This record gives sequence, structure tokens and C-alpha cells, in this order.
Amino acid sequence: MREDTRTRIQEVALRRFTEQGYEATSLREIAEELGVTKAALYYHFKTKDDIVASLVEKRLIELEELLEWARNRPKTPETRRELVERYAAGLRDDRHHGIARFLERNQTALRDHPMLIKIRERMMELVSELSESGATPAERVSYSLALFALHAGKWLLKEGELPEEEIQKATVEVALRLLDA
Amino acid sequence: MREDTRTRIQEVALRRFTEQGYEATSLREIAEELGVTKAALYYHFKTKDDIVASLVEKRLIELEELLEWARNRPKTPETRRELVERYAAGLRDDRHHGIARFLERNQTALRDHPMLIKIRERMMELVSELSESGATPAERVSYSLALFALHAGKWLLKEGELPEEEIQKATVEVALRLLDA
DNA sequence: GTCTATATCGCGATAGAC
DNA sequence: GTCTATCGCGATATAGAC
Repeated sequence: MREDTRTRIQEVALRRFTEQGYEATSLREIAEELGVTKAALYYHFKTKDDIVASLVEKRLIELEELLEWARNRPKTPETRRELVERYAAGLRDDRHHGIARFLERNQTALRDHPMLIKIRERMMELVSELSESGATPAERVSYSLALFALHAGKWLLKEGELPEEEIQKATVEVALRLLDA
Repeated sequence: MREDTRTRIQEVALRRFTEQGYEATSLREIAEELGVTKAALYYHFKTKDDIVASLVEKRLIELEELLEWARNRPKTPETRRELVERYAAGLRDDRHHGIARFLERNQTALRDHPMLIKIRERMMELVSELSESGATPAERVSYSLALFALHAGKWLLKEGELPEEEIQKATVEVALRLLDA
């Protein structure tokens, strides 16, 4: 017994938005792949943007939970290290890493999307949690790059054909070193 | 006496492609701002993609020159340090940093554009020049991040309202430290 | 509640007149 | 060198079939 149409729309949309980009993916393509008409999509989602909102809401909640966790902790090197490790673990999670890839690739196309604006804000707040109030510009850049490194490993090393686990070890190692700036 | 239409199209297109994104910018908008019709743009450029090609060709040449310089040098720590500093200087150049910002923001939308594919290839070759052949995955990630840091400073620190020069000092400092991974 | 048919309007692109 | 007119396709809205 197969899934409901709404879920199948989300799956096809996520894959195509990630691979081809949000604007380059038409609703006609998605509808055709599912064997329905464009209008059917509009029954399940108000607009194309609304499909995006449904995809990323869980990621936003995850970021907000991580942020709350960090705020209830002292700003120590140990907290920073654990924050980086929790962030990396979140990206490894099957429920999130597809969404994360989609987000990485559609920052510009979706720059005015309310959900994406919130996600960007939370990311910047996470970086603030990594920085002490008197952090130098170089330290702040390093801390931002630490989180970025966790995202970037897959395509920075894509030539090498390394196993997923090796890539993760390498990016976490670099991220942790960036915390000691 | 004012510039020719072709140059004015390039200026308006670069600004709008950077601020709103390539796909979100219509040729009608560009034509209206210039006081001409869409069809007039098609006299100066074969397609919308062709405007992009005209914008980025100088950046491609700059990358290729930098690559050639690096290849005629021994792969020493000193070469790597100088490569990073030359790359940073290139980004500071008024002729290039507007183009660089445009490229950063339109990677996904223009992922199949022939000129953009070449630029990505050159960037990956530059990273290879930074890596010795036996470099570990963590080292390769660090070297890639070093170049990325030079691009990312502006938006990573945008909240702090630091002077441009301070941001550049900070990013170069972080990039150079990443070379010692 | 689930979907189709149909229509509107803006898009990139082209052809041909001035 | 720039215009008008037109094309096919995109997102989106609505009316109504089942």
C-alpha cells in the first residue's frame, strides 16, 4: 500500500529542487513524474513556496532545539566542542541531511522565503553562541567556518571517492580545530 | 558622453543578478531600467546566459593566470601562503569582487552554464595546487576552506559593521592559519 | 476530500518592420 | 540599433467532476 500523494509530492520536489535547483524545477515536471496534473499539486499545497515550507519546518525546529540547548549552558570551550558535535550529528541524520543539501543549494533562489530567513537567523545565533562577547573578527570567522565545514565536506572531497564516514571524520576534525582559533 | 548600451546592460544585469538572483531577474526589468525593450537586449546578447558569459570571462582568465603562476612554482608552504595572498588580492580588486559576489550567489541557478563549470574546475585545481599529493582528507578540507574564507568574510561578519579592511585582515589571517593544518 | 479542465499573466526568445 | 508582434511554457487561480 503506497504513501499518500502529499508525501510523494514532497519526495519528488525535494529531490528535484536539490539536483536541479528550485527555480529550474517546474510544477509540471513534478506532476508528470507522479502521474497527476499541476492542479492536483495545488490541492495539497497553496503555492510552490508552500512545498518548500513543508520541507524545511523540521529542520528549523531542530536548529531551535539546538540553540536552546546551547543557551542553557555556560559558554565554555567544552560547550562549543559539544555544540559542533551535535550539529554534525544532526547533519548525519537521514531525516535532515537531504534537507540540508537542499538548503545549501537554494540560498539565493529562496532568499526572501520566510522559513529560510528564520533558518539563516538561527544559524547566525548559533555562531553567536560559539563566540564569546569579546571575540575578535578572526575568531568569529573561524567559528562560522567550523559550522560551514560540516556542510561542505561532501562536495569539497567529491573527487576522492572517500567513504562517507571518512569525510565526516575529516570535517569534524577541521571544525574542532577551528574552535581553537 | 555616456557609455554604450552594451556596457549599461552588463552593469544593470550584474547588480540585479547579484541582489535578486539570476532566475528572479527578468529581462523586462533590465530593459525597463534602461528605457529600452526586451528585444533590444537581444541585439546585444544572444541569450540571457550570454550576458552571464560576458560578465564572468575576465574572472575566468584571472583564475587561469593564477593557476599557471602556481604551477610554475614548487609546492612549498611559502608558495601556498603567497597563493592565498594573491587570491585575496584578486578578490579585493574592484574589477573582480562584484563578479565574485555574483558567482557566489548563483552557483545553483547557473550550475550547467559552460563558463561557470570552467570556473568551478579552475577553483578545484587551485585547491589541488594547495595540497601535496599525499594530503589527508582533513588537510584538503582545510585548504578548500582557506579559499572559501576569503569569499565569506563579508557576509559572515555583516552584523558587526566592521570596516572592509578589518574584515579582509581577519579572513586572510584565518585562511593562512588553515594552511598549517 | 481528491483531482481535472481551463484560463490568466509574465517569462525567454524569435521574426521582421523601421 | 531598436521596435512591435508573436510563440511556447512557466506559476497560479478557479470552477466543478467524482
